[in-house]
Amino acid sequence: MNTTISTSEWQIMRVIWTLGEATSNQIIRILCAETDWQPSTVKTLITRLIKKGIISHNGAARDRIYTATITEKVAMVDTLSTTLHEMCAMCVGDALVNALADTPLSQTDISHLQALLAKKSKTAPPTIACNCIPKGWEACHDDREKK
Amino acid sequence: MNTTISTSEWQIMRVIWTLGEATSNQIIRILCAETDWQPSTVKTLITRLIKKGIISHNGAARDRIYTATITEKVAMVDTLSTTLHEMCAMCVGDALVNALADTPLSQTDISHLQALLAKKSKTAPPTIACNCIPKGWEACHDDREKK
DNA sequence: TTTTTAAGTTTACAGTTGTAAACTATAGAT
DNA sequence: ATCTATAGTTTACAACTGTAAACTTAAAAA
Repeated sequence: MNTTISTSEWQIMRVIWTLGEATSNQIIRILCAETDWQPSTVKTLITRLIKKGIISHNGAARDRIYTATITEKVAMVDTLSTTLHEMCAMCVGDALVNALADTPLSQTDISHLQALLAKKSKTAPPTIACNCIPKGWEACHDDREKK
Repeated sequence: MNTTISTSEWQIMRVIWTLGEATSNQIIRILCAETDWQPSTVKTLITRLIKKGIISHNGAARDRIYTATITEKVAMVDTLSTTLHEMCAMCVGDALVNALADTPLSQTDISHLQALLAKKSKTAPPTIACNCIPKGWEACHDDREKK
């Protein structure tokens, strides 16, 4: 089961997660109002999400009720973690500072993040090594120099 | 100029960013050792990145030197911001706490993040509203109930 | 009962991505 | 001068995405 949610599919999921459960009619009405999609586009995306196993429905032949098979939180944490792990570990902290500067956070969010950081700082290393190229391969720099 | 960097292309970029500049030979040697890619795969990805304008090279016909046209930081912040904005604003904070729990951060990273959070907390609202469905559309819930 | 509406299914089609073989041409080795 | 290795270019091909029209069928309206 491919658990990758594409950008467009993500929109469908947000509606379903927020409403808890939804009919295609609801999803179509909401998303066609917010985006310039046609109803067909939403239908296609719903079908793909079903095929991917990310949503399911009560067996009705019509006016089905769709629900998510994974929680919003799991999907979000998963996506974020994947993105962060795709990047240079040494640079992630700095990038986060810059990305979060522009991200709305509530007082509660901030408190929770502060608590996490306080805890992490107890065991955090002074520096994180770059993990973009394996150690020893710095020798690659010499390749050109020897010419 | 399409500035989207795919997952595979990201690997190429990390090598170039880390070395500052690199020949295809270096990129191929490093990535073929780290992944199970063939040299051709790396060549294709380099070509695509050139076409996208994300890297460029000195005009040499052979043994070109490739460099990035955007900094690693810009690319990272951009990617992170895009990802965060794709998600429910109300849930982002919570997802971050969970994603960061598993992300290595240095003491310095943590200090910088703490400074940012301290600053943000001065003006942060008590809560962030869900922005998954437009206000007023909660009426969608009623659709099914009226049947 | 006939018509209309809309939910779900099929088909479409181009662009992106992952992955790579084959081909071309040239710089360096012999 | 000839050969060889390899850097760069072309071609390939399936899966995934974005976007949507067309078709089918059943429920609701007239």
